[in-house]
Amino acid sequence: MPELPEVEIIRGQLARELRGARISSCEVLLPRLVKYPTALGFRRGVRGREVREVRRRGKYLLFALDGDRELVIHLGMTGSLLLLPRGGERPRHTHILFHLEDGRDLIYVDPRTFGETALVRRGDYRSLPCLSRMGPEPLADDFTPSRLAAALRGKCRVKAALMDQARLAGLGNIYADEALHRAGIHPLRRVDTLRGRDVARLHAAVREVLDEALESGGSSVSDYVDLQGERGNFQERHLVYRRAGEPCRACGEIIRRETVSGRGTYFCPCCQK
DNA sequence: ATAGGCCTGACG
DNA sequence: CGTCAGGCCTAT
Repeated sequence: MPELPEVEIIRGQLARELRGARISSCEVLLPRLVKYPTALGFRRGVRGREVREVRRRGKYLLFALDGDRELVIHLGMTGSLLLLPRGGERPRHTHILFHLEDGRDLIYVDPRTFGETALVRRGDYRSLPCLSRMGPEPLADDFTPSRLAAALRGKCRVKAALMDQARLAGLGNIYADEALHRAGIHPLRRVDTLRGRDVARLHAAVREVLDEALESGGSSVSDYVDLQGERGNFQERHLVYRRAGEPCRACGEIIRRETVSGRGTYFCPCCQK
């Protein structure tokens, strides 16, 4: 799935491309991807609405529509949004189409169908528990090392904490592993063993890796493409993610893979303690 | 705090 | 055939 940098790239493109665009109609080919209200209510609710603003919270895209409705899209693991001229061939795994008045279609494509959409009253996220409990945005100006320290309370493993959206918004498996390597912290470390300097390094590492990924157009490990169908380049700069058996770019030690809280976790046993 | 479920596809 | 996949939810 797109994680924070990839969703942010798509958000920026949507904001530019959809300025003032109006949805003339909507087709839902796979109704279970609509979490709220019903597929019918969703289609009726977006019809005729103008897109006023596109924001992001964690990995969620939030489209402010005229009226007081907000369209919420989460791309799951393999979702993508594509903006195409109307009437062309539909990509495989197309599940939702927003037909725009200007003749373009905004298309939601998702092979694994882990994504979700909803149409809510603005700011009312009760039907989306993860969004309603979302932790702080790591790229916000007010995200300080002490905010990160507060997010790392408890006794869980630091990798699990970084991926917990209620603690910190937007990190997934790739950027959690990459940030931990940059900070020199082992993914299995328990958060209550981290010292002030560890938290400071992790804070810097999280922001740096997200910034660099944004500059590189995001990570395209398998499915990720932007609104124009273009892949990112940051996967070429990954230091650990999916590099098991290869040498660490910092020290030459062999990168290991272990399962941590159910997710494949990549780290350098020499650089990360 | 951790496992299993949801889905399809790529790869060995 | 089995393993691995960028995430979230629900149940223990």
